[in-house]
Amino acid sequence: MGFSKAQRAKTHERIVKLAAKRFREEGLAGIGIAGLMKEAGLTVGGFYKHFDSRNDLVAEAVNSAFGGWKRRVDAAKSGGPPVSYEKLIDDYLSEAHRDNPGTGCAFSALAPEIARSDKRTRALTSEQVRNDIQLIAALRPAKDKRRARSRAILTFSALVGAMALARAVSDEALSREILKTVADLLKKFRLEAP
Amino acid sequence: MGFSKAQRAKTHERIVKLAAKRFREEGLAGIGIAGLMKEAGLTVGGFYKHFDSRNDLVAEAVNSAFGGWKRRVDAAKSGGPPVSYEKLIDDYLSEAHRDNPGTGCAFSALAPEIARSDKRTRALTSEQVRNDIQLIAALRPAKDKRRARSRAILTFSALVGAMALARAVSDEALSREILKTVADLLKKFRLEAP
DNA sequence: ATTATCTATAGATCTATAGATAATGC
DNA sequence: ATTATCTATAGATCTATAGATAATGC
Repeated sequence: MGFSKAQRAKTHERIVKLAAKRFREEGLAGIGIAGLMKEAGLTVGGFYKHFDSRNDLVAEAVNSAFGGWKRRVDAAKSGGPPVSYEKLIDDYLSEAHRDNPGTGCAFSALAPEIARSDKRTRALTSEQVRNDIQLIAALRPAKDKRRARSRAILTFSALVGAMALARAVSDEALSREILKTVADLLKKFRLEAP
Repeated sequence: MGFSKAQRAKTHERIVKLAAKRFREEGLAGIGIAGLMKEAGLTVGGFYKHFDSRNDLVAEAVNSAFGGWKRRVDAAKSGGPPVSYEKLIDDYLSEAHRDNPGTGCAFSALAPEIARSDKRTRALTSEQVRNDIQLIAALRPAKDKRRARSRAILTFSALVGAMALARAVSDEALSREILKTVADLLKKFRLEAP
């Protein structure tokens, strides 16, 4: 068995990270506590020493699932591979992202389910939406800050919507068309005027 | 009790219409067969005379939930109130739409859950996405057909993403900012060049 | 004769809790 | 002494089916 304080924290993190992945893959109701604990190499009984309720895990997992971009931007600042607006668009609207929701953006995978979740989950989501808008705005300079922000909101909405639609259709050609069209236009509008 | 062929069809329609509303409100897993049948004034046992499985109902209900716009465009053609691109944008991104998912767009309410649904549901969804792209393209003429189509895909993506985000955040000011910003920019870009 | 509906229920979930066990940390 | 984990289970779902009932439609 074995558990120190450090061990406990690691186990907690392991459950949250796994849930963040499985929820994005199967939806917030797509996997139960017993299933998650089993995949984490644990049993159902220990769950409630880590979380007060299932909703508590949902809040932590959804929050953990955000911020993939933030990590990359931070990495770029400290010497990692640089991040450009164009690269962000291409990565987000890639077929690899479409086909791997478990490691992708939590908004395109879960937004409507988050909308039906409890207050805490939605409050954490608000914070993450604010962060991501600022992050895109910073990557996409415009005449002034207000303009940069409004363009970032449109870009973010188009990214999330395009990915959600590309995943929902079964027609592979249509799915690809959506991804490519939105990526091309977003990059074009960035280079031209608006 | 009482049932004629017409009665049977009406009952079937009633279950589908109700499911289309409740699924958009609570998610595809948010309400069970017993609950739906009870709300429809029926009991659980009769369900399988109308549908082979729950997934069958999901497919029919999701399909029924699409095409609110199509009905309005068709109505406009036969003398109803006219539909413009600007009006479509404002109606879609209204707070009324945000607060009433049960009667609104099925994509912004269900896209990620549809992505996890069976082939039939996703095939019907592909068809509806194609329809809605053409519908927007027709409302938003451009230099040529190709251009109109690509702009329509971007517009559609932005609409769906903005609504999904506006519903997911708990911060009312942020939610309104998303709706208003995307509506303003989409209308602006329609009047200007791109 | 057929079938849409009803009541009842089987069997499989799922969340949450109870109580035992084994390790940490004072 | 405390607590993270385990096994076991209560109680509440949920999908699907069985069999009875009552109406349609030949």
